[in-house]
Amino acid sequence: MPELPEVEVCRRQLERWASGRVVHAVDVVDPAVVRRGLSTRPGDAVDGGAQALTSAAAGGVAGVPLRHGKRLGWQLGSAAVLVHLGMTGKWVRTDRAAAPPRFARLALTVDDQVLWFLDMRRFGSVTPVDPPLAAAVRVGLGPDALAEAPDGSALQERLTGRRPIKVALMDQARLAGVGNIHAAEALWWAAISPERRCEQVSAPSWERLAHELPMHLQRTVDLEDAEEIVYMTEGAENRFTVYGRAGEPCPRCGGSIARTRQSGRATYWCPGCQLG
DNA sequence: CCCTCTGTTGGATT
DNA sequence: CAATCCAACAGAGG
Repeated sequence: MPELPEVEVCRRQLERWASGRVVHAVDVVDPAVVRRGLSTRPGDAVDGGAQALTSAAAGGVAGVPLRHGKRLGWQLGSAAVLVHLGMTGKWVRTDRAAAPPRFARLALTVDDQVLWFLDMRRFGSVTPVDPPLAAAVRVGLGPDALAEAPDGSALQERLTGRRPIKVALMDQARLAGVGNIHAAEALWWAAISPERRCEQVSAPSWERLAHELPMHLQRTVDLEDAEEIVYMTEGAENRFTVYGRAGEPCPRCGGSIARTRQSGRATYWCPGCQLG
C-alpha cells in the first residue's frame, strides 16, 4: 500500500486522533507485530515485546508522530516506537464499542476511540527503539524525498553507477520514501526512461526529476489528505498516470504504455516519450 | 474446486 | 553488484 504520501497522510491522522492525549489501553492483538529491527517477518517478533510495549505505553501520553521516508516514529508514554506499514498496513479509528476489524494487529484506546493497526499481509511492524526518536526514525535512510528533496546535482551524486535509475530511486538508503508506484510516476513526469543507467542520465534530466519528484509527491499528499484513501485492491479507480496502465495510450504522446520488470517489480512507462 | 500468478514492503541470499 | 528468493495472504484468472 504505502509510499511516502500515504504514510504522511497516516501520520497526520494519528496526530489528529491521538497527539497530546492519554493512551488508556494498549492491546497487542498479534504479538508478532512487535519486531526486532524493521524485519518484515513475523518470525522476528521480539520476545516479550507485547508485554513490554503495553506496560511502557499504557497510561502515557501520545506524542506527535514523526515521519521519515515511509517510516513513522511515535512516542507512546515511555515507549518510543517505529511503525512501518509494510505492504498492507493501515490505521483506522472506531468507537470503543466496535468489534476488532479484520486483520487487527494492535489497538490503542484513546478517550472514546480505538485506533487499530490493521495489516492483512503482516509485513508491517512496530519496533521499540532507543530515544531520541528524531534520530532513530532516520537510521539507515537517505534524505526524505519530500521534506528534504535534493536538488538536481545532489540527486545525481546520490544515485550513481550502472543501476537503472528506477531501481536506484527506490533504494531507501540513498533517498527515503519512493516506492514502486511513485518511482514510475515521477520518471514519467520527468520523461526519463526507467531503464536508463544512473551514469547515463544527463544533468538536465536530473534537474527535471529533482523538480518533478517532490512536486508529484506533494500533489499526491494533498489529494489523499483531502479524501479517504482507497487502495486499488479495494476496487478503487486507478488514479495513476502510468502505473497499472499497460497497453493504454500515454497522455503525453499517445504511445502505448509498456509493462516491464525490474528487480522483480513491475515497471510501467512510455517508451515513446520517456527518452531522457 | 484447484492451481498459478501477482503484489503500493524490505531483507537476506545467491 | 545485481537478480532472486522470501516473508504471509487475498484476489484474480485459467
